Amino acid sequence: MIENSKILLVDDEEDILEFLSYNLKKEGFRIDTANNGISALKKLEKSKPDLIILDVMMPEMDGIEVCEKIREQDKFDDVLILFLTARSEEYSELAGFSAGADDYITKPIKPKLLVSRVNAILKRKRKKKNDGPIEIGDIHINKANHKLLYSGKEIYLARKEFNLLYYLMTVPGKVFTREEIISTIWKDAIVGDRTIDVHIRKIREKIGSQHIKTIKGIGYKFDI
Amino acid sequence: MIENSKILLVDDEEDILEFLSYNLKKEGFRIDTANNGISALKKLEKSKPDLIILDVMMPEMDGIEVCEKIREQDKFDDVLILFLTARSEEYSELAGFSAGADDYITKPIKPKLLVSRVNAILKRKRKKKNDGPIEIGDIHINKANHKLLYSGKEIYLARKEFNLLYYLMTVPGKVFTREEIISTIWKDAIVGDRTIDVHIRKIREKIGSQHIKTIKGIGYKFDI
DNA sequence: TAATTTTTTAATAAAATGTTAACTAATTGT
DNA sequence: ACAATTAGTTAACATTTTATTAAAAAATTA
Repeated sequence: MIENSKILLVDDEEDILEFLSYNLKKEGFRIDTANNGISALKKLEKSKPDLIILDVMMPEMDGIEVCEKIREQDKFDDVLILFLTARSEEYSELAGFSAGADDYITKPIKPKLLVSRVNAILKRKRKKKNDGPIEIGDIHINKANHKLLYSGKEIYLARKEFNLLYYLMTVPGKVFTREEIISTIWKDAIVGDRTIDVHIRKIREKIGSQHIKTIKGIGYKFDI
Repeated sequence: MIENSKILLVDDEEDILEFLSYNLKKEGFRIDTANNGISALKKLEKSKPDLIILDVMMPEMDGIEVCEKIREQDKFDDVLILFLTARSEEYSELAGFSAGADDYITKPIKPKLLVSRVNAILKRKRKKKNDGPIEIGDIHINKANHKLLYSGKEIYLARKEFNLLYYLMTVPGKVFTREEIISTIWKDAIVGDRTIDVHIRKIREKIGSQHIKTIKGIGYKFDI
């Protein structure tokens, strides 16, 4: 989830882009870059990042302005924006937040701090839209109304089946260990390992087995 | 390691502190207690617990507040926080998580469940530390999704093979002795030397033999 | 409460993974 | 070069892990 997040870095200085890129890639984030506001706004459409790290001080269009332009558009409502400001800079925290930023970091950037800040902000976001509907390939799952659509057809899943599938789909591709599964789906009961298998089987019975993969010795994952 | 973990229990009810204490001590954990938020925050400094079990419902400063105060301080970044909530309570799971909790348990507390949960959470923490994706040359290996990409193609490795390759890749160029390999990949089993060879062979079969070099008499290394 | 559905377990089958043994090949030291 | 040591290979076998059933238990609904 957090590990898979996509981040768009925007800075006019190549060095900084590289520095950020290196440190965030190392943590497993997917990185995109732009070296000015215009290009950032363009890339935004396609790249759909979870978070934009935006240098305030840039020639032509500064970070504040870029931020404002992004916030004007409703479709980018839930992209996070994090400002990069020089400590010396005549930057008022207020200006950034009122432009719609979610957080800011002052230079010089310390890698550890950067990473923990980015993690924190992404975590916050994820919690917010925790229970939202998920749509992957031809599978739409929606907790709000307990509905599963599989290539347009509605399929009924019992509660545990539903929760399990939903859980796996929260982070497509990630292998959930049996332990993880048990401690979130079977929060207040101790059940045997075979129980998971049976539920997986029932889910596969209903949506086929192409999506839910077994990683022997580890757990299961939902793959596209 | 897990057995030696230190846990700070925070609850205003003496009975509950004792109950928790008893059950966790029995499992070999080192226990500290506090009966309100203030005292907990104070003890935190010295005691440096691995995990804090925090009752949400407490007079004066409730669990959520304590949690927030802890999370404000960077130095406590990696202490785990587990909430104790009454099922009946008007507690939103979300509130806890957004305050920075790592997990929660609902009352009434079942001893077995408590212990298995505590173990799980501590285990998770330890594992997380060094599990990041590694990218060397045209080989990407990622534990989170148990994926190995070899020049863009996905290749499946069985668990031991995967772990072995991942281990070698953690320090490219370093020669891992057979002893080192055995003591980390075969933690709780005694296996013969040929076993390593066979696994190495299987890995080479899948990603070629240019990367994994044999250092005769010593061990193996992963080279770019 | 009975009927129905869901969840869990137990037993067993099937599959995948891991290990070993026996042999061969390669390397090293003398 | 030759013996000694170490690693590589293969296939058989053991072990571990998951899949599949059916049936029991628990929860839900009528």
